[in-house]
Amino acid sequence: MSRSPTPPSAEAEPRGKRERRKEARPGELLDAALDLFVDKGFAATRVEEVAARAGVSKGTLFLYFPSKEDLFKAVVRESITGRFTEWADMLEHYEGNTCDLVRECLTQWWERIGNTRASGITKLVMSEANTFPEIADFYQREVIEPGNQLIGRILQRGVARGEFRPMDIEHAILGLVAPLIFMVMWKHSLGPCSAAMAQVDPETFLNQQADLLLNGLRVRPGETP
Amino acid sequence: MSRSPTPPSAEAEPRGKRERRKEARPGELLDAALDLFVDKGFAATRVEEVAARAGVSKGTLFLYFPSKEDLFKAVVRESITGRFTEWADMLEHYEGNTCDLVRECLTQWWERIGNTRASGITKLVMSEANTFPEIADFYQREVIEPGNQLIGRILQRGVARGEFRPMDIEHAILGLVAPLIFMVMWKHSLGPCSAAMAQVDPETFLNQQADLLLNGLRVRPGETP
Amino acid sequence: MSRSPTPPSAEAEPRGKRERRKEARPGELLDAALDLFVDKGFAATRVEEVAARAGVSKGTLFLYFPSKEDLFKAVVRESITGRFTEWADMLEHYEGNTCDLVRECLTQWWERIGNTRASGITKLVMSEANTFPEIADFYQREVIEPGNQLIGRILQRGVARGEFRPMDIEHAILGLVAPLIFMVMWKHSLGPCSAAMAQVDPETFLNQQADLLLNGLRVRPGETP
Amino acid sequence: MSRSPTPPSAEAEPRGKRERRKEARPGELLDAALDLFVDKGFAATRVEEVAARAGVSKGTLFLYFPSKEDLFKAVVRESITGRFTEWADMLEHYEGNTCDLVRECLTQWWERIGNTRASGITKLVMSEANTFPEIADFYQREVIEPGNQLIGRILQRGVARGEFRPMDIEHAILGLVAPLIFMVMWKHSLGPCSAAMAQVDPETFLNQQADLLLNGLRVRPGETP
DNA sequence: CATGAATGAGTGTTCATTCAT
DNA sequence: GATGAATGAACACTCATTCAT
Repeated sequence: MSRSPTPPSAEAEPRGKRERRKEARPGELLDAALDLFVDKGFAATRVEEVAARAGVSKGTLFLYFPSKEDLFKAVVRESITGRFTEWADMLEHYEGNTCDLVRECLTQWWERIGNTRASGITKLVMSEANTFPEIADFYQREVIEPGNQLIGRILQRGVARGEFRPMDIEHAILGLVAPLIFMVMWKHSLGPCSAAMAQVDPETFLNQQADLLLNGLRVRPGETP
Repeated sequence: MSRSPTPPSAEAEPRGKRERRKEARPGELLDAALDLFVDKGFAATRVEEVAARAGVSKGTLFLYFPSKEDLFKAVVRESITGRFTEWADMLEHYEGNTCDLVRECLTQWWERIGNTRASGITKLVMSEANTFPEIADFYQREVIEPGNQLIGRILQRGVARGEFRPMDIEHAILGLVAPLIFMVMWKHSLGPCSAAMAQVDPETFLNQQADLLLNGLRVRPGETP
Repeated sequence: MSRSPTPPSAEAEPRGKRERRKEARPGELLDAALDLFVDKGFAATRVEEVAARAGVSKGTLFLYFPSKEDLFKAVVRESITGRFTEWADMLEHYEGNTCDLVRECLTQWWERIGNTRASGITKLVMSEANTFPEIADFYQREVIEPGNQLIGRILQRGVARGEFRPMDIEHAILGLVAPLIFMVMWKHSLGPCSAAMAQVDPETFLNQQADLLLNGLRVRPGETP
Repeated sequence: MSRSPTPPSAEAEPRGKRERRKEARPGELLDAALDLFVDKGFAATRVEEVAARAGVSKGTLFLYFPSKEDLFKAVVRESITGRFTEWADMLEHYEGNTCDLVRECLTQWWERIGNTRASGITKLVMSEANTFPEIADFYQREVIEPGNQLIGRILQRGVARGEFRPMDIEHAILGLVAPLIFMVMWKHSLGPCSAAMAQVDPETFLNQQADLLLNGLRVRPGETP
């Protein structure tokens, strides 16, 4: 996720400013943009600051991204959308039982999104969705819907294989997603202020939530499916 | 918690505006500001619109609040009235079993906060906590901590009475709170964009979550406490 | 046309900058805008310069005119459109023969538009119509069409009264308008460069053109109408 | 006058682009620039679009023309080829009566200039003369003055041959030129916006104007010259 | 107290021009 | 020579804040 090999303010090589690096620019800009969007939100992030952090001028940013909103969309695509095909693959080829698959998904999401800078995007979108309907729609279309469909298919797999009881899929999806979203919102808002909650370990929490959830979904031993 | 006694620009009373307004102005401004901040976020809310909605001029707003930020802080502070004593009383005198108490609490919170305009404060604080650390600290101190302690005491009551298994209290509190917070954030952000999720009923969802949770907390029949 | 009583840079009274003159502002701004639009064209005129010339800040301009285009439209309305009712009245109540009416119209137009700063607007619109279709449409709608209808009605009056021969109205309108427009374009473009043409007197020229035109329109003596 | 020998981006010749282009580049750029300047005006024409239309990169344009202004000036200069010798010849050897000669001239101008892309130069110069006084001077010197002299000689031929009445030459020249210039400006500006005027046919209009004009110039039958 | 006209420091975005390759 | 990535000075428009009345 972090583009560590090319740090934004790499002053290592004292080449002239007019350095041409078409290949590297978009990535550096996305990197800088992710940091700033997460830190300050969409509205409060100034494109000039994004450019400065990527070591280029404001004009250069608009060479690669036609608008601030497009920059944001690109950040989302790079950080989140890109992972869906990978996850869809995993689902398709998974051999084991569905409980393990659900756990695997939660773990993966936490490792690749929830526990990385990308989680800030989720927080940002929920915070500013009302102000930027276009962004909300985009996120809904490119992230929420595909994500929910993926989860929906997993749950149906469980039902089809006789592992889960029949259920209302929409509610179950939200139940699965709620602890993840909550954790991310918490981490990016009040979490850091809470001394009492400092000892809460996200992964332990999410595992417990998974236990509760799967316990509710699973066909009980001795229950006729 | 919500400023319900003073509805926004309530022209209901046919008395001349002058008398009542003298003292009511700041309240009406806070009321209008709450609505707009919740709806559009801090940056996108224009002070002029707040003033207009409160029925005063832009200049008057700055008479009561030295800056937009101060207005924002006042909105949050003013909305936190500490209704906890009431709830603490309920806990103290509750006679029934703890499962029912937990259910009662969840229901009450949803009815009195989650499903009213007051939920906007929750949304607002979580959305802007990053930008206003003082607000986050303040909210943490005045709302989150007392609230969590209340919940903690309820859970411990369950354990003490042999109804709940021993548990890690902090994690359990979060588990209880997560669906509520999630639902509020969802309602105020992406929920309205989602056609697929439109059919989800918050109360059904929260009941299901309560079932799952209590199922996990409860001492199982035949289990030695 | 010129707002001479209130010169734009009236430093006469050394009142503070924050002077409030809601009544006077729009007029001063329109005045400044007319000068600059005429001088530099629409695109090359900067709103900030208009504001500066009117002695106010950029923000103040946008207090009165929501956009540069609206400012321009207001200038046109003030300079040109406003005169149509007056002219329509004159037509309605004119008693004499139509030849004289046509002459009167040409003279009036020249005195009130062609020979004033307002003529620069005509030049500007023709110069930039392609670049700003919205402006072209607006001008077409608010100036050209009503103007042409006015002329058309005059010509038809002549025909109806047996003074003019039957004619194709559209072509005749253009024939009447052509020398006016040409003169204005000339005056605002190449005219000032021409030593040889310096001696040409617009009014003489327009009178001659009127002679030619009316000679063509008029029922010849001895001709059966 | 028009750059007709070098049609824009004429890929007709199947030779490799390299050889021909070496020398053709500036011409192709001027060609593209003419089209765009005419269509959109100076300010709204982007050099990048000019370069793209000429099939070269933005940098290349600045290799041939040091600035956008220089490009503009070059466009105008390049378009003035002084076709006047041809017309002067025609005048010298014309045998028929001067009325026909005048008609011939008007027709020729319309066919060769007014109704071709070359009319764009006229439009361009008149539109931007204010912004580029040098261009105006240059055009005045190279085009207007020789042109007017030519017309003047024709009119004097008429007078000398007893066909036209004595007249003020300068005014008569303008009278001859006015409908042509008007038509060109109209065509390039508001004409396309006018539904009502769509049915006006330029050639019919110009013929009518020629009738009017010659009617005024001609010695009336029975009039003593 | 209350007003609302006036301000001016931003904002995103554009585009002529430069220059390393 | 030719390229096109990079620049940075504009520019239209916004909005929190001020202050004369």
